[in-house]
Amino acid sequence: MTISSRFAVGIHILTLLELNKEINTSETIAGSVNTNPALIRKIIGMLKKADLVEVHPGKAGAKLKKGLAEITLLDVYQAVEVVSENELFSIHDHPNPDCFVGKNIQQTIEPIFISAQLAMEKVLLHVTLEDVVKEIDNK
Amino acid sequence: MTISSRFAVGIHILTLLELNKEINTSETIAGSVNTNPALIRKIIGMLKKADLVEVHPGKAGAKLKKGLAEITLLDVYQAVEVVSENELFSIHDHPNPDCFVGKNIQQTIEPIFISAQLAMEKVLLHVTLEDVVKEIDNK
DNA sequence: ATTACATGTAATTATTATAGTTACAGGTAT
DNA sequence: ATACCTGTAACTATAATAATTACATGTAAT
Repeated sequence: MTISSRFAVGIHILTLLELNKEINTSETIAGSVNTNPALIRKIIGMLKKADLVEVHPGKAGAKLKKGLAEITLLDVYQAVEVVSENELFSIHDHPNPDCFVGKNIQQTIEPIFISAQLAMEKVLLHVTLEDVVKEIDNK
Repeated sequence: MTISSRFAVGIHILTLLELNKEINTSETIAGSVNTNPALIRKIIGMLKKADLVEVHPGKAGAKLKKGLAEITLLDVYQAVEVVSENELFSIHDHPNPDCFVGKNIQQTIEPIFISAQLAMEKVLLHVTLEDVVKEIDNK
C-alpha cells in the first residue's frame, strides 16, 4: 500500500510552473514528469478545482494562482484526493456486536487513527512550495 | 487509498486475546472480527513472526507473548506489513533527468515524505495495547 | 472561416493490493 | 483412530492506480 504518486506529481507540476518560465502545456509538463499529457491534464484539473492553478480550455499553458509561500504541501495533498478525509486508516466493518471487544473496537481505535493521520498532515502543513523550490534551486 | 484493515484487525485480535479468557481459536476470533478463520490465521501468523503472540500448529488457541504495556500499536502496524518501510508515499519513477525539476524532484521530496510518515508512526509508538484495552474496559 | 493546436473528459487496459473463500496437508490430543 | 486445530496455497471478486487512446470543445492566428 502506498499513497498515490499523484501527490508527488502534483508537487512536481507546481514546482515546474514556477521554475519554467516558458508556456507550460500539458505536453511540456508530461515531458518533465515522464508520463502522458492526459494524466497531467487530469491532475491539473484537480489543482484548478482547489484554486491552486489557473488554466483555460483551449488556451495553452497553466499558471500558479497563488504565491509559492501560500501553498502548503497539505493543500496539494488534499487537492489531488489521494486520501479521503480522516480515512488514511481503514477499520474492518461489522465486528460482532455481541462480543464485548467487537462492540467497542471501532470507536476505540478511530480517534487514535485520526490523531496519527493528523500528525502526518501537520508536517505537510508546515512545508510550502517555496521550501521545495528553494531546495531545488540549491542543487 | 487506505491503509489495510489488517492493522485494525491485528489490534482487535490482540485485544481479544487479553480480554477473552477462553481458548481463542481462529474460529472464535473470526466470529468476533466477523470474517473467516483463514484470514485470521494469516494475520496471526504475521503477529507470531513479530513475536507478539504464541501459537502452535494443531494446538488450539493463541496467546499474547508479551505484556500489554510492552506492545505498541507501531509494533502491530509493522507486524501486519501494511506499509513498507519509508514508503507510505510513492514518488513517480523516472522524471526527466534533462529537466532541472525532473532531475531533482525525487531527492527533494523524499525526506519530506519520510518525516511526515515518521510523525504518523510516532503517534502509534506512544499508544500501547494496554491503552486500548483500558479504553474498551471503560465502556 | 479555416486551420492548427490546446484543454477537458470519457473509455479502455494492465497492474497491483485487498479481502473473502475453499481446500487440504500436517500437527496435537483424547 | 478420531476429531479438531493450525499453516498455507490457490482462486475469486473488487477496487484503485497509472498509462493510453480518442474525441468533443475552446482559442487564436492567418
